Amino acid sequence: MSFAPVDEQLAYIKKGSAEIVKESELRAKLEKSRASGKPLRVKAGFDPTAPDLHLGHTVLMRKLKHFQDLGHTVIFLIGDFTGMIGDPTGRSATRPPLSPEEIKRNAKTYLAQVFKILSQSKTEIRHNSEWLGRLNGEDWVRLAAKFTVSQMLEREDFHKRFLEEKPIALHELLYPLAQGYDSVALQADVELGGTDQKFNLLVGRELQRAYGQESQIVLTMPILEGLDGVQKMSKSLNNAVGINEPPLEMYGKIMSISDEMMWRYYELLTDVSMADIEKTQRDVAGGQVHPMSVKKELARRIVADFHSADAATRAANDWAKQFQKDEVPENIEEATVTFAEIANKDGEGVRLDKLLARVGLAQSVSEAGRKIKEKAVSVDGQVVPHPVVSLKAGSSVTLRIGRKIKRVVIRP
RNA sequence: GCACAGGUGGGUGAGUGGUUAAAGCCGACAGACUGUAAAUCUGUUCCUCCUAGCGAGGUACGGAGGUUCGAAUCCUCCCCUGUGCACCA
Repeated sequence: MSFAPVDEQLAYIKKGSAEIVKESELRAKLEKSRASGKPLRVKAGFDPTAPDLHLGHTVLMRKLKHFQDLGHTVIFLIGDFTGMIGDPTGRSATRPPLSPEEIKRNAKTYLAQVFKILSQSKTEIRHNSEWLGRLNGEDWVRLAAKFTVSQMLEREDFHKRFLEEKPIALHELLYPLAQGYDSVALQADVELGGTDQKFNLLVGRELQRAYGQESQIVLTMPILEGLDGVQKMSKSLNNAVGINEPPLEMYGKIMSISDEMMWRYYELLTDVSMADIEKTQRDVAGGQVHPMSVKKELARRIVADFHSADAATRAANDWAKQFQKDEVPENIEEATVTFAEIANKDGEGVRLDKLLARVGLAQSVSEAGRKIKEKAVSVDGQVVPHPVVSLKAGSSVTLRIGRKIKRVVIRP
């Protein structure tokens, strides 16, 4: 295996990264690897705590891909053991541990999604239950002995909770240790993670040293903000774009980000060079280019990455139809209900509020009723301000409530 | 184990016997304006039923009982969290 010159590699690796601890050590490792022809072992762990990956995760995976491109060994670590602990990072509350079944299921769906970015043949997939699950009580005690309480409390969220007299479960302290031990077990040269992972990644360095290994390089990537542009992208914050989402949805969500945010998305989610991004930025500022067209290009690129160029084009057309021209797109979701379940009491017509709740356009009948009163609901393009509406069995209508739209067939 | 402080709706946080389905803020959703942007303004924000109304009913303030015409508010027991005490008699 021959490697590119170290300076070239370094530049590629550094692009988009938030921090490297320490760069000088990374350079040394790269030089050694190039001289010996031995690829670096680059590790990144993912906790299968949610079934779906979103764009935020892909920031990290793209960086992993870069290492692959450079010829290094990428270890995709599934934290099936640590997932049971639940990383407290970024939360000021204890998270309930996941069951092994949930973890297994999530891990499976993860892998199905990962290779939309990473090259499967070049990726080593490992589970940390392989080694963590085998540690016995004594091993854990020895591991725990290598770290002190005050070291632990340096971590910001622990520190904060401690000061606020909020609960910190003991097993949460085990999380950084366990993750650090992963690096020992894998003899990692480099570990990648979000900036929110910095503490955990540094624990890896400490532990490797404690176990007589060379410390890994820690490379952090910025945390991608979610659609709100403020908080980190996270499914539970409801501001995420899942990489398995249908093209139109994905496209639409990306179009809804603020102009300011789109540059960040360009930077972290596309391969467009910084120079090009900056040039476009200038063009928009100067008024030569409309920001919307830049955003459309961003949305198109991202959809194309996870679906296909064709799908991206279709999504773009549908999106323009639905939202710009206020028409009904071609491919919209369909749902079926039976007349009986939504019929009005007197048998004349149907209850629109029940219908909306039934097809999932509203969370509950009550909510649907409120939305109707707010004049937010339209049937076949007509705003309907009253819950009783004359629809016949066998008909089909297009229901819309805000950005949600669905075609519904009413079966007899 | 003992003492003290806490546990309120998606979050935060008011509320100490009665128009309190529970203030305010945040978030979320919808409407206006737009480029489905952002910002701003407005409305909504437990569930169910209907005759759709400032309608009716049901749930709700850690849990279970109790006092009361009436309890998130008072009492009892329990659960949970945090803090302090613990040895030096």
